[in-house]
Amino acid sequence: MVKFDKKKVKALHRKIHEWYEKNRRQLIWRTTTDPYTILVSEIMLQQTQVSRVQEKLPLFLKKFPAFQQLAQASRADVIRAWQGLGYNNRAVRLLSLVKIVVNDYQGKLPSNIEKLQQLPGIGRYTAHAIVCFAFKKRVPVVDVNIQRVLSRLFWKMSAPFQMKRSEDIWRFAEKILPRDAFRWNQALMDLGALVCTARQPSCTVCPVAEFCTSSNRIGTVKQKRSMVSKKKSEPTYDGIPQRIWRGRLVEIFRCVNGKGTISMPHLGKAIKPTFTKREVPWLDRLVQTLQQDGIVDRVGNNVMLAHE
DNA sequence: GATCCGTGGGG
DNA sequence: TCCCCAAGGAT
Repeated sequence: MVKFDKKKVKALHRKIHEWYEKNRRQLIWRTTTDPYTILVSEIMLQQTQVSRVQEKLPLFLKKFPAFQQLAQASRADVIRAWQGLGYNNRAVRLLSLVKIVVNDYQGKLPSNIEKLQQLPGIGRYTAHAIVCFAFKKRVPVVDVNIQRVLSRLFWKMSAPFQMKRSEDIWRFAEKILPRDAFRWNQALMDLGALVCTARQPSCTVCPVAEFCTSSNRIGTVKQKRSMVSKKKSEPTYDGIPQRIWRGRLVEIFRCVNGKGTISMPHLGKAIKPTFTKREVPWLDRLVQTLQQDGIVDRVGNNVMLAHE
């Protein structure tokens, strides 16, 4: 743990808030504290770029304006509405989460971290984000941006992707949390997204460079992402990662109208033009993984988006 | 702790 | 072209 310099922290609060008022991003989910809207936006934002959520969130909200409407939707509907966002698991979990809220919580999202984190698709980050942004509670929020910003500010970092352990950052974020946690957390995320970026931080325009332990030091050590967390090669078939095959398969169903049922051989051809019946076992396993995730249903030789 | 889960854009 | 990344979570 770095030594806790109270003056430095106070100066940081002032400088960063000042910067935030002038430079903050206009994000639609910042203009509301409606728990449903915040929930949907936070799920969408998991590992997904802000610009994409800005585009897709209004469409989703128009189709499913509140807990009630979403709870009554079928999985297929929600998965279709998830188009372009990736990680379809999230759509499935969001639906089951919302059903729990309607059935067990009288249609009101829990406002405490422990209960939120029990719900499917909500982990530590999202639980804290909801509590802070929807219920205005004074809690820390640590996403990859904030982890990076605080790592650089308080520990000496020389390589772009080098970061302090997440657990240490959570503890530290708690300690330096100012009164207005909402504004502070949003400000730190904006700073991370706009100035203190992963690859090449703009230390020359950073409002807190004078307090930063790593200022103008990032990149001193050559390092690739792959060196930090030795990225393993993912499972592939025919040179293409399995998650891409899965994505293609789901995308086929999004484009299908009517009953939306496709037979296995047709499905094979649809996602792989060179598909032969010799590859049926592979397709079988692929469909099975999607089945296990609750994304598709299978009846005999026919596959469709999950209903319920 | 490592691995899996999509998609689209930037360098 | 290829590699990397993006408001993480579940197993």
